[in-house]
Amino acid sequence: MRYEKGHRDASRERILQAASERFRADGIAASGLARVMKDAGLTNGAFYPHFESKAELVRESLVAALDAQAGQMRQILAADGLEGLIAAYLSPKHRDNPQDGCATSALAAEIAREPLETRSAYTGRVAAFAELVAAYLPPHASDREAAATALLATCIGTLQIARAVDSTEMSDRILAAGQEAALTLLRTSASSAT
Amino acid sequence: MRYEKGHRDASRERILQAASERFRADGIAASGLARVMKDAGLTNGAFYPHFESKAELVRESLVAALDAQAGQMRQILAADGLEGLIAAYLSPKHRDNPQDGCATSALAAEIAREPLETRSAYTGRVAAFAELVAAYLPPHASDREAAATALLATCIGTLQIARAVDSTEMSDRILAAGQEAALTLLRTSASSAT
DNA sequence: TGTACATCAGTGAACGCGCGTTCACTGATGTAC
DNA sequence: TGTACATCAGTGAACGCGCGTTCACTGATGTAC
Repeated sequence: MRYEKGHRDASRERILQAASERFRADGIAASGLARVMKDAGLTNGAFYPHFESKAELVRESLVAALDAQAGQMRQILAADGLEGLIAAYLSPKHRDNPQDGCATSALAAEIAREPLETRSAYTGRVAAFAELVAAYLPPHASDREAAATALLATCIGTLQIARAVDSTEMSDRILAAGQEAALTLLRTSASSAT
Repeated sequence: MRYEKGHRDASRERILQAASERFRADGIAASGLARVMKDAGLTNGAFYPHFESKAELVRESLVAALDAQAGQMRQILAADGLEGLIAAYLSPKHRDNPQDGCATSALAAEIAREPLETRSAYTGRVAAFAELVAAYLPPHASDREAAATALLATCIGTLQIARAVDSTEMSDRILAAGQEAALTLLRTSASSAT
């Protein structure tokens, strides 16, 4: 075909999207490249002209997922504020759809075992998330970035436990408890002036 | 040899211990049985007289890790209270030694993908953790179990992010922020009478 | 007391399979002359 | 205008390897007679 202009980039994007969903759904170690390529509508051999190794795919697809997530966070924050973000993050919909959700809650433990370059890319994005959230904390709060990080951590830990337990009823209660705690942290941060 | 009495049980215990450390260090999917058996001082073939499958090993070793953790939590709580537990959980030592640490922070996402029986065993243990913690929350607090769950979630999420980032300095700040938040949740729970 | 056999935890080689990775090749198009 | 060649995204088979799992066998001991 010689393919139309942009075809190659479109294929690369499809591979990244398929990989980032597959990794979030099944985990990095448990996901094979053949399946990712099939999801992207390509065959095995087309992988290496696009990426140097699985490790590079992991890094690139993680970055793509995190950057997309930052965009979504910005939108939700602008529309519904921090309360809206907390509600969306700790919703049954997010719990039940890890493949489209937060990369940290799906992959944090595996990211910790990735090569330095991947962890470094991750670190920058997490710091950016904290800044995004911090901007919505009251301006007089002390150490807004620390408060923002802890707020994110509460949401992440809550979502993971809610996903791991086998009872929907208990899972829903965990989500509610996490929301309560996140809102408490938000309010407390608001009242703790420097 | 015909081995002395209790030899078989001792081997099983060694396999469980090796597996639970290996899984927490490298993840379940990334850990092979051959390596676990070698760590236990045995060869490949000795695995199946002890366990039916890798899935059973995962479940049994997870249960063993969680039960051991409950014992440690009880000890720390009795000696130093909830503040002591929070400090120990969110310490650099715990962060840097996942193989001996909390199974949830090392494996939560993978547990969510395990068969029902494993998730069910996990669920019961998590509920027990929450009860343990709840008993140390002030008796007049409203919904102590929810508060306890959220407190645990905050610790778990914090530890995971602290492990994933590539900068020790930032990681230390994350741990500190998590401690601050956990203590805030503890204090707030204390002041919110029914 | 001596001997034949049962017991049993463990050995180590092998099975088929899917993994990440490599590579010779395809086939449609654009380019050179 | 016609033709030979370069380009390039992708195909699909194959590579060696480690995976989870199976199995024939070992060898020290206890038991039966």
